[in-house]
Amino acid sequence: MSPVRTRFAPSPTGYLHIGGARTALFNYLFARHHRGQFILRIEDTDRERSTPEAIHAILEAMRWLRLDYDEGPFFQTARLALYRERIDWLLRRGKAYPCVCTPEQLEAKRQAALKEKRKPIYDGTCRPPEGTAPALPHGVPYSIRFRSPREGSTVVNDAVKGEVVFDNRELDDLIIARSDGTPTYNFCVVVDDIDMRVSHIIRGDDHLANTPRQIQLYHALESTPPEFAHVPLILGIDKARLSKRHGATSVLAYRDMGYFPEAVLNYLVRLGWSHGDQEIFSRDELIEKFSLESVGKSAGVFNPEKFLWVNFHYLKSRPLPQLAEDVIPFIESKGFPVPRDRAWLERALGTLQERCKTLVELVDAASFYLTDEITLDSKAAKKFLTPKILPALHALIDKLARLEAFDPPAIESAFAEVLQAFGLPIASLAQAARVALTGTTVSPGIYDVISVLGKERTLMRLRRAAGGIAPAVS
RNA sequence: GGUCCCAUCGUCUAGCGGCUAGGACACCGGCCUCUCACGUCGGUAACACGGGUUCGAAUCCCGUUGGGACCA
Repeated sequence: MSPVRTRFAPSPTGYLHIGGARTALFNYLFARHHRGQFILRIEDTDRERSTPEAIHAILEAMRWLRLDYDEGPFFQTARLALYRERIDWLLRRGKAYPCVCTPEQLEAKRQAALKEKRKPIYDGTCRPPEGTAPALPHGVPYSIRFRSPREGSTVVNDAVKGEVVFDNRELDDLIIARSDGTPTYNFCVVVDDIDMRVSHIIRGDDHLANTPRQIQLYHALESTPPEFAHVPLILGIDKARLSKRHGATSVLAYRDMGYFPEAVLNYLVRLGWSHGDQEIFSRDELIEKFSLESVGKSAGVFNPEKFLWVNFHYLKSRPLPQLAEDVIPFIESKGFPVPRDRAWLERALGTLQERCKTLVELVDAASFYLTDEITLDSKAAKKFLTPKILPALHALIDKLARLEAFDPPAIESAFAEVLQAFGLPIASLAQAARVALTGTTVSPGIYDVISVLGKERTLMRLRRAAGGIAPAVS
């Protein structure tokens, strides 16, 4: 059996989006599962729309997702000589021919055909008789067309969609080189896939309609077509193809929003593929379990909530040392000083780990640990930092100041003693302390907060808050 | 418009002739609780429609409808 070789072949006309990433992932997983090779090829023949920035963004996204390729990146613009050579080869054998029809003429014919309710396909004006190879025209612009079969049908045997039959009469003679000599998309793809010995083409099903033509080109180039697998597209919430107006679609945007690459892969793989009831897969599990048979046929809607949940799963199960490492760039980008004490940072993150779904959320939630410049939420302060609680707050400050061990159990007993002395419910004092220490009414457990903050910072904040309360007038 | 693809809870999906149609996200309740979460227990919710085939169809076939892709 020939080795499995897959490829991901994006056009560098924009960033790597969610849909492209999933296609890349499927190709990657399939190759790894079969211990084959995964190739990256940049399809940059559209020079108008291709940009170096896009190339860079795609490579960076691939690296971030750790979709490592064994060969490439190859660039089609560096391979133009090969396409030219293959075109000449077809020309010499009468399998392709020059066409001098002008765009205006073709457009007029198409309009006429439409008017008469005929199919607007190329009428074969320049198509030479079978087996003849006409000389190239001089002095007039011409494109090159592929001489496609006029009868019979072309069957795509698709690993996902099954057997799809196309009537050859529906397929007109494809232009393989424009009048300026540049080869066209469908042609370059076939030449490259032959040259790179790609065994399995896994791509979006928007390419399914191109496939019969590509198969005909394989035959014309005396090559055996590879296996095809057309995976369904990813849709937005309105069932339209996923695009910018559905929110972020760039893979790197999710990185910047504090998502984990593992979460991106895990979410995307489940959009169109499944393995029983399992939701969470490690990379190794995916490689082991991935198969084209389990890829679904129908398009799937991108669901940001579930994606967030998957990310949360990875965040909460991340070992603390790694989580600290992950979060540091986000601390920096928010302008907070990076704590020198790594163990302390890990403790702080540990109190927040199950309360945040992204690294960005995590930094936001950790801000009261990272800086002493906290501002008290005025509504919260008004509600909980009341004259009524002031005596208990002072008592708490005294108790905490005298504490030897500043661990949660010790702090809890300090609270208990104060509460008992004043006959107060725990909620009142806990909330008062929470607002004083964090600025808000929402935070990790108050004993943990105090313990992590440490005696000095705790007392400072409590005293500052207590000082801001007007004593009750009696 | 033509060609092609698709169709199970709101969403992702399991199901591959016999299931009280399962799981996950989201949503709604209970428990836990110093707040918010986590966790946990429970709940609402689907086989698009119509014909066949079959003892029996979510499952096979054909239509209809609805979505999508491609070609322009």
